Amino acid sequence: MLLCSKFTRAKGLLQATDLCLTEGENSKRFGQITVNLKQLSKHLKLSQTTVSRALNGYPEVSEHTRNRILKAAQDLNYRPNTRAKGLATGRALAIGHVIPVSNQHEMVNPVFGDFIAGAGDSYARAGYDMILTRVPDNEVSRVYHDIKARGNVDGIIVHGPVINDPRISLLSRIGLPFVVHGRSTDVNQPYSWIDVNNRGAFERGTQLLIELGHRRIALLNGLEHMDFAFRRRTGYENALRNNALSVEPDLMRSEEMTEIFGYRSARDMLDREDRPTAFVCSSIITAMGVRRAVHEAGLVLARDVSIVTHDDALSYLENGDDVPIFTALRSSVRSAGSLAADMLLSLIAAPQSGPRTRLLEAELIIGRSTGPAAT
Amino acid sequence: MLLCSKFTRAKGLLQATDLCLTEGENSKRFGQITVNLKQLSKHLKLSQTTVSRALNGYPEVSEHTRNRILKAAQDLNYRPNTRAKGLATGRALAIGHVIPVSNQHEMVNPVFGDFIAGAGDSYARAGYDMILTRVPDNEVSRVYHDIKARGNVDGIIVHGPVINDPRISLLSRIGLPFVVHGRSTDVNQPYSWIDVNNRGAFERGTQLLIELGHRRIALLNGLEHMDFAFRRRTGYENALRNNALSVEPDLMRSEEMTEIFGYRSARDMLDREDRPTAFVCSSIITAMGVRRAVHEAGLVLARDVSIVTHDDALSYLENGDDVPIFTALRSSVRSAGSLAADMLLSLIAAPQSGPRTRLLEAELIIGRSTGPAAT
DNA sequence: GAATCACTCCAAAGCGCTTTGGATACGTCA
DNA sequence: TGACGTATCCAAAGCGCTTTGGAGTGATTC
Repeated sequence: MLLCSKFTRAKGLLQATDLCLTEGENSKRFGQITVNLKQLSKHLKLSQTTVSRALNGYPEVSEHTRNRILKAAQDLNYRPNTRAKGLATGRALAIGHVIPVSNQHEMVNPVFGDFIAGAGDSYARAGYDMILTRVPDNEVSRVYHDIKARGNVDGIIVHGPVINDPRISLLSRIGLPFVVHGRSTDVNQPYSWIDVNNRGAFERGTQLLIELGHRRIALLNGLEHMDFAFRRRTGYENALRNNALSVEPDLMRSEEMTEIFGYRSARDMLDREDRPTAFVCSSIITAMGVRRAVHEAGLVLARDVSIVTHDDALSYLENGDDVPIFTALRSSVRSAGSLAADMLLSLIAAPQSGPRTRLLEAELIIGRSTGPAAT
Repeated sequence: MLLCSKFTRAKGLLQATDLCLTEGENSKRFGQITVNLKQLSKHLKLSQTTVSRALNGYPEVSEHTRNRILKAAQDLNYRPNTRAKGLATGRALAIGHVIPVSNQHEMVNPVFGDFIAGAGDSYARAGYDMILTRVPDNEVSRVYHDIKARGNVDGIIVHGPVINDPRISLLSRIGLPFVVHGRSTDVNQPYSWIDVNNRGAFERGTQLLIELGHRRIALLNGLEHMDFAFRRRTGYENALRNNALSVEPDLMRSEEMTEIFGYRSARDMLDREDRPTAFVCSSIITAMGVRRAVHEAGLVLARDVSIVTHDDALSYLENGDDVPIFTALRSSVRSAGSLAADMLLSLIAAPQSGPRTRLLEAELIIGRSTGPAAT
């Protein structure tokens, strides 16, 4: 143990580096410069209670003492230990993001990055930590139980909901506050979610192409067990039906939304006799693949082939500048992340206030990838 | 408070759902189905000590009792509370990823997603949590102090090192174990890092183009205060100089590696009298932008203009399938994440073992974006 | 002058775990 | 038989914080 006299510099401000830590194995483990509440209160010749109250804004401490305490805390660079605080309060001050990983095709969707960024900014503002866990999708339920029991999180964001997602009833049962990014068709109990109007967006996008005279319109969708993709297909089909056009299975594909998926699908379809004159894509990355195939086939975008795509407004895949490259249904996944986080935080603050929901509308942006169908 | 008789079913296995929680506000807050050590040991009629030791694999408990305890823990779905465990052991069982956010151009680099995924898988295997924090880059040092004091992580991964990065000496001083993803030129104290041989890779890529007869080779680089970008430029320049070619500033650009950056830069450069015949790109996204400009200018890839690009092997931006689209220097950022995490974990396990380093070599892959310079 | 009140402050219990320093029981050996 | 291990187990003291239930001062009121 370190042995040293008490605070030697009686007058003058005690510098953090001067502190002698006589207790706390932890504090010494890495030779860290850290005061805890006990040391702080001893230094102030006050009780831990008073110091704690002053720091947490409770009223029963005089303004004079509070200022003294705040000053000292600042000078000594005091930060309450999260774990201890969590233990005492029963709150973790952290939010969990559990990202299901399919062991079939485990991909890292760039959308997560932006969503997480948006959410992270909200957490930072609220003083919450974000803890991330990637879990094989067949183990998700076990992990939720774990998370609950291990108590290191106050709430959870549910990513990538599928149709009739079992996680929703599981989390309700467990009693862990959560917000779903997306919705889950066929779940009939109430729950909190934030989602883009995927059906509406794709109906609108398809309608636009139809109005431009396109009759053979392909859909390059995400995996359709995912709820968002299911909804998008519904929107696409609705538009076709509303205009008395037939829904043709060989114009519809559903896969992970990679560039290569867009390329291959478009290459194959454009090779056919009755090739489509337009594509509706679920991702700007897929749309890029389509564009590549279009070029390679010696065709010209907007003249020979039109593309409408969903655009998550990812910063590295910005859809052009003043003039958008692709005609797109834009909805920033990043701001969705931020909103989801805020929603969850307020849900945690007022648990009995019941589920909240928020439907965002995608913005239709006309770019240089659409034009009238060649006659 | 809930009042209920002790465990009512004396014989027969107690089901978790039957548990009555007479203590612990936490446990009740969300009506959760959770046993703690105290309840578990009471149920087993053993002391907490024994149960804890049995569960943590200490030798001073008989095999018979251990099995009994393990069985009960399993049945009651016992999970130790992370915060409590952390408080008691002084370890957090979590790793922090602090992602600096420039307030100039705050982008979400898709590379982070893959890196984080790789790291996350390693943490999951080791039973560690990953906690993510996005911080304005001018506040990073404050946040490191905070993190250290609040004690919620055992170590840190440093993202996006710049030249002479102050974070390295700061973290060493604070005494928080860390691994840098990348290196920092001009930092002379030893530290742990994992990096790709960026200089070597770009030298090799540029050399390839030179051997194909290209003389005017443009460099579309990332922001060059970032260490990786600085090294890449060095490699590019080395190759030029080795072949007695001049380094021309107006063929070099340095920005965030977006698609639009690649597009604009290429469009401008291809518009010139003495246009470059080849491009070296720092990102496959930028390379896609270049390709778009090439097409738009009515030129043909590999015949009129060649592209060599760095490829982080992001899953949604796969560089073709059997035949790569771009000739590329490939290095999976995802496996780098996994390796970085492993490195940090072993560093934490054996702190005095000193800094570790690991230099990965990028793989040169010949794709369909390079060809001999037109004569 | 006693009772009341507001204002400050504090001692101590508790959050759920680990770990120290025994205690107990049972064999073993001289 | 007593001394000594050895194998099991336990009570209690932390880890650093919050929070309950007062306690001590003056000032105010009747």
